[in-house]
Amino acid sequence: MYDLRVLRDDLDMLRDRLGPRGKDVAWEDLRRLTEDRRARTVQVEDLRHQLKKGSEEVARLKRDKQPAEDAMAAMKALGETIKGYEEQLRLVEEQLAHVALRMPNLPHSSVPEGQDAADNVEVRRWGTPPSLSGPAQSHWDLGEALGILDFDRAVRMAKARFAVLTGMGARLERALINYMLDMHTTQHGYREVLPPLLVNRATMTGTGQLPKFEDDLFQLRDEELFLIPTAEVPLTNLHREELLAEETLPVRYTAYTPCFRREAGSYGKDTRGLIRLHQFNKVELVVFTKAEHSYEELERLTAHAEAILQGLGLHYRVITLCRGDMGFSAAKTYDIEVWLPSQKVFREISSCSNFEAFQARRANIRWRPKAGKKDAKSEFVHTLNGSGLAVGRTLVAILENYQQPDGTVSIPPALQPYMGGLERIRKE
RNA sequence: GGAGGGGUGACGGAGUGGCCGAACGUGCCGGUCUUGAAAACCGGAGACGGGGUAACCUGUCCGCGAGUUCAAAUCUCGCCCCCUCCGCCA
Repeated sequence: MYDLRVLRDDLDMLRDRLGPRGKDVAWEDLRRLTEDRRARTVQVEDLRHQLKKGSEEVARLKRDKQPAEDAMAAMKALGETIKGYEEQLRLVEEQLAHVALRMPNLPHSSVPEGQDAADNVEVRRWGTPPSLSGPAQSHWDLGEALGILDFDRAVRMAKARFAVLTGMGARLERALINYMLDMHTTQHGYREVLPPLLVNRATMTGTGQLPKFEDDLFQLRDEELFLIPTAEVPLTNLHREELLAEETLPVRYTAYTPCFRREAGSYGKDTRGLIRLHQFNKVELVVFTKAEHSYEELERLTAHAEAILQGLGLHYRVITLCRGDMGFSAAKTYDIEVWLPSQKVFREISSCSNFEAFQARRANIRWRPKAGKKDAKSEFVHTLNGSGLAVGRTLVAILENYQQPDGTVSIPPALQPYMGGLERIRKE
């Protein structure tokens, strides 16, 4: 969501800088609607002013025991006129909101140009691929052979794109969650949150999932509640409609939650294994900060996510998403991709973004300058979030990168305390 | 789910349909006093938007949305939320 003034005064700049991201925007409608809104607003406000003055005059006449019938009749007529004008203004504002809420965020100037994933730019790599003696097995083959992954039964009780973890598979998932949360809370300064998994429409609109992406969400039948597609939604909306004190910033939250996604439009992609499920676990990081610090916070947040992979000894790289590949709400995004030896590719395991004020404006999250500053006006915060990390994909990475020639999987040392000291997963 | 009570500014809490953007208190800011601070006293300040180079003018906001009225924080209706009691329940 943009400042209406930007939409009105800098529309050409916006159109130019959005580039391919703005191809679906109805630019000429927008131009007409913002102008129309301004003209009608001025008109309605002037009429309302007349009505207020007229009503005060009625009050004065009545106090002075003077006849007020004429004034009252005039105000009644004026009131009817205003209703008509207001209705037209309301229609214009509705149309404007319809367009404005569907406009993607403006990419930061450091974001590379480009159309799709092929134009993303690698920033750095960490570690090296594991040296496996033979060809790497896929995580689904390994997991099913070890008896810790079960896709067939998940399909029977739910449908495709669900999975069951059992035994040491379930234990490994839980160990990863705890490992991640412990590191973020004790080493990186985040406050742990356990939020609702169902949220309302206003909350989904605040972070940008609605109105444009309703098809991607699971929704309840009997009530207007949605299953969260990421903990970003409840964490960012923790402070919706709030005014944060300057001295509390930056505010950092972390949460483990299941995430639910329809995955509409991804038919045929990643149909096997744990990579793309309707339900998956994720540990999320969210930061609220002042505008002037948001880009250093993005670097910090990304480093926090990387620290998990480093602790687990997993080879990865960081890329900057190009304009065309970024999400709707983001101004800049780093993806962290972990090495998967069975496919010999890097796969996304975390996505860290600065949303600048895009979400804050939708959700009305501001900060108040420390008391005492002259002419201090509240400002929108900048919001950031990143996966720290996608738990299921981390489990995939461990199975594949730590697989042994005999089909067992060794446990990274940092994780062993969380696995009851277990050093290796064997067939159960 | 049923009955009753309630939602007001950063917070607490008043408010007879017109003089209410809203008493009072806390907190905040400036000042006096003090070596400094506290206390006390004096003074100041709501949020968001529109127009204007500016001074300034102006609109909206008392949970949300409709309605009644010349005029709504105040009256009516619907919805949401909170509290208490009852029922149900992990």
